[in-house]
Amino acid sequence: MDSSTHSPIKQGEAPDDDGKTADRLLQTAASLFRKKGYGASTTRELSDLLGIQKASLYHHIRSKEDLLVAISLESLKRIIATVAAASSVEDPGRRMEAMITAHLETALRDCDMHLTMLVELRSLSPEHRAEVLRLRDRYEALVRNIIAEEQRDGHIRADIDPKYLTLALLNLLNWTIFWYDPKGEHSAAELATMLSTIFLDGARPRAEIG
Amino acid sequence: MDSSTHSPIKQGEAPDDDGKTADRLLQTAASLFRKKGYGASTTRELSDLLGIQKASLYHHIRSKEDLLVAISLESLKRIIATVAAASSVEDPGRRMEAMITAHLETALRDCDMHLTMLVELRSLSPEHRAEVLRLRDRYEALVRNIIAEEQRDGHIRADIDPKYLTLALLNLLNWTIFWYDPKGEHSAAELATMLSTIFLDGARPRAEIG
DNA sequence: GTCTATACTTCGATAGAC
DNA sequence: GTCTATCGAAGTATAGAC
Repeated sequence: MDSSTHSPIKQGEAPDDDGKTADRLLQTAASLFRKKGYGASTTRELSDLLGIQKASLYHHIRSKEDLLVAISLESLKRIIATVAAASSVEDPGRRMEAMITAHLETALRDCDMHLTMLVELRSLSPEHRAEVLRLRDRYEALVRNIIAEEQRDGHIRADIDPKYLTLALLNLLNWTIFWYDPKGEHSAAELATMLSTIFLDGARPRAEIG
Repeated sequence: MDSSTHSPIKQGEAPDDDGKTADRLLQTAASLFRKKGYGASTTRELSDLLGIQKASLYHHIRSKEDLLVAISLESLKRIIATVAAASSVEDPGRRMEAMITAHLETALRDCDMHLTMLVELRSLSPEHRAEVLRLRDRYEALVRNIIAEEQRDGHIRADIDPKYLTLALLNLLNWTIFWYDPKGEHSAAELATMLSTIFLDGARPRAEIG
């Protein structure tokens, strides 16, 4: 980074703020927004959770909406990075499964931020909404391009528009955040394997197919 | 239904209110809640949409949360009724597809109410949340029982826990409300056929299976 | 069943000391 | 970077006339 400030010991990458504090703020806000909804969450509750006064928040952020924008962009950047990395897996037969696992592990690890990004798009101003949507469209295009390639390579059926295969896959993955319990009987990776199987092979017994 | 009230001309089924007005209130509120989120929706906006004064709302409802409860319960009652009806379809090979179509057509017709019910559960008081959850669990059990029956009859693969097949199917169907456009290129029924195919047969080409 | 008027609370954000 | 104190606006809901 081209930060013009010199960092003696800690004090991180952001131009005018400490990285660790900023991250804690984002995580705490995302957890609150997920639990109560953005509109019903107050700056008072957030400052209480952080153990500081309400006014002290405004040293770190300019407005409540700034938090929502930062949460949305950060969660999208993370999932784009991990899924893009997974899509370059060597074994072509396992590309889809690797991608599904990458998506699910990232989305469930950052579940508060990710669900907030998905659900609270409507709470953003038109300008901020457009900015988040741009990144969201980029992620969707990434997934769609992989699916289209897999169709050309014969690993995904070609009789369904890749646009709808992508939407169906994202349906299958996104809603999981609503009910997944990290302390439940399955890890994110196990869940990913199960959902991969259902998406790729379907719910019908093989014997009945064809 | 076993409504004991006889309806002369209008004035519907509710004990202490006009059916048409109540329905319009519910629809308008659901549309507003979907667009802005429950917490960010104000009684002022709602009364403006209805063309009445803010105070006049309280002749029809006791509180803002009452509206959310009524919306959630109503949308669940409707989808339970239509999916239960579809599950008694004659042709056993088409039961799943009939159920998926019934779910999708109902959820997309009542999309404002249905999405509000799904997303704003967190905005309810503990008592009201429990009440909505009871009905939601009943719907999930209905779907799971059908899937389990289809497994016994050999129409659905039995090597995956019906609990997770149900969650996967509801993932696939529920998220559709977020992106479905009624003026788009496909009807709800066409979308249902496509999602049925993906759920039952999977995304892999048949040639590659087995 | 709708109105005007208002009570009471809480909100996001700012000012300025330390 | 955190504090105390406060501003001005907006929130839900109620009172009581018509």
